[in-house]
Parts: sequence; C-alpha cells; structure tokens
Amino acid sequence: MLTIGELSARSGVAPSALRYYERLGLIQSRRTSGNQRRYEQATLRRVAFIRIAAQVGLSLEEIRDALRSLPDARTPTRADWERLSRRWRSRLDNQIALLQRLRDDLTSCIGCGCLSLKTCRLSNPGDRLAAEGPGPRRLLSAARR
Amino acid sequence: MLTIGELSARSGVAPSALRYYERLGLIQSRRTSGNQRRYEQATLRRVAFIRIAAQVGLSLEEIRDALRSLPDARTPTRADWERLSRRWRSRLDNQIALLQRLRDDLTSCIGCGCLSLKTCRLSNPGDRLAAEGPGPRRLLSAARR
DNA sequence: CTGCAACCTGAAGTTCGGTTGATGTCAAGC
DNA sequence: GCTTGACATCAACCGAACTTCAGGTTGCAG
Repeated sequence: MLTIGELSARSGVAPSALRYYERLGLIQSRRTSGNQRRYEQATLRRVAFIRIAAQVGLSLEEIRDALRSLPDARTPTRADWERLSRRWRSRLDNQIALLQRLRDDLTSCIGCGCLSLKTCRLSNPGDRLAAEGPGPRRLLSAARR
Repeated sequence: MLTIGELSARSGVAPSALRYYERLGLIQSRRTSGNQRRYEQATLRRVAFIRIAAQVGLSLEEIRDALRSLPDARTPTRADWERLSRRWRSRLDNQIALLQRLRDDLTSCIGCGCLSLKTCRLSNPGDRLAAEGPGPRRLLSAARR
C-alpha cells in the first residue's frame, strides 16, 4: 500500500495529477480510516501505462475506456477485450506509421542539406504527401478518432 | 494560389485553425487587394507537416521553430539545421520506441486473453516496466523535453 | 449592379490536462 | 500529547489549441 506521496515519487506524477486521474476514473484507491488514499503496488504500473499512452496522443478518456476492461473489471468478456485491443492496436500502428513517415522525411531532408530546395521533400509540393487526390486528409483522418 | 476555404478543404484543417497558425507564425499568406488570404500550393504540404508533428506530441511553438529554418529562411545555416533535425530525430525515435512498447504490451495482453491476471504483463506488477529501481520515471523522462 | 456566400478582424468562449490556493484534518516522531 | 509535514476537499486558475460570435467587407454568378 502506497500513500499518494509515495506513488507520486515513484511514478514521477504529481499528487494533483493522481487525484485528477482518480476523479476521471483512471485509477482507484482505498481510504484509511482518516480518509487518506492508499494505493496498491499495481497502481504504479497502471500509472506508467497511462503516462505512456497519454504521451503518444491518446486522450485520458480513451485511456480510461481502455483500462476499464482491464484488471478489476468483473467480467472482462474476452470478445470485448479483443475488440478494444484491436482498436487500440490499429490506432497505435497508425501513430507509429505517422511518426516513421515524419522521421523519414526529416532524414531525407538532412540528406539534401535543405540547401537545395528543389530536391527537398519537405519544401517540394510535388512529393507523395502533397495533394494526392483531395488532399492529405486521408492520411490524417486515419489516426485521430 | 488557394483561398483559405480551399486550403481548409484540401488539408482538412478548419479555416479558424489556419488563421490561428498564421498568427503563431507557422504559415504565411499573401493578401488580395481586398485583404483576403491567398496561399501557395506549398502551404498544403506545410500544413500536413504541422498536423502530423502536432499529432505526435510536438507543440505548435516547437513546430514553428523547426519550420522557421526551412523554406524561405534566408540563411538556413546547415549546421543549425542539422542540430535541429538531430533533436527532432531523437525525439521521434523516442516516441516511436514508446509506441512500439505500448503496442507490444497490448499484443502480449491479447495473447494472454487478460483472463489470467497472473501472467498478464499489463496487470502484473513484476514485469520489466514496473518499479525497476526507483520507478518508471527513467522510462518516461527520456521522451518528453 | 445586386445579392449572397465566403472572407475579414478582434474578443470572448471552450476543452483538455492539469496546478494552485484556501482551509481544514491526519498521523508519526519527539 | 503536541507539533509539523503530509494529506483531504473544493473552487479557481492556467496554457495550449482552437472555435464561436459579432459586426463588417469582398468577390463572383447571374
């Protein structure tokens, strides 16, 4: 059992943020007789997961929904869980693809030195990212929501 | 030359957001005699880049700073550009690694069906992510900032 | 040349993810 | 047994990234 201060120190997340997560339903705590929060060790793992997921662009609401079907949900319903995980997976795959594309674009730009604008993929409007069909919406819409 | 409505339709970004980006210095426009914005085709590419970068967790300020040394900056100073790109690259590499870790955790959780909590890496506090040393801060601190 | 959709500006409002007080209680060391 | 630092709640505030609104202008189709 950890106090909020201990959980904060070990997770690197401020107590105020932990209380906020609790209000949103991302984590839970037991209370002492004096109404102070006590966390299980597993919460540490959960908080780490939340931070990582938040950092890669998922909203706390999405994370909460995902976590809801994890640990202490009474009936995980394997099918529900798999559907959920599949959704996350494709979301993550999209996000990874996006990042790699961005990184590759940057890398090729370093390659060209960005002194010759004609050959720089980042400034050249004729490359594979620009205006294929109606625009890059296809590319962007796939990842969010 | 695109009107703001055209740029919006083709980029999938609302006109209000485009004006906002302009105020922050992420994009530029010429004006007609009647003060309406006109954008170059290249702006489409720039907006796509902004959206991708924003989506992977970079602030508009960071993106603006990165874009400042691109296209129409007078003196790109190859060294400056490379330093900047290196910073972005490591940032992106971190983010990609984080995402892949998250995805792999999820995948292994699908594997275990999350019905046997004892073997589920997401709920088991003894795995490689949880509390090695003082906590997962090491893992998290590497990526932001 | 007129009407109407698309555009302009500036200020205020919204949502998200928290932080910062103000005010009061708890618990652990001396 | 008391003091002091950690904890509690609640409301207000914050910055980022936009959106909405009010009130006025532009430009093109008919």
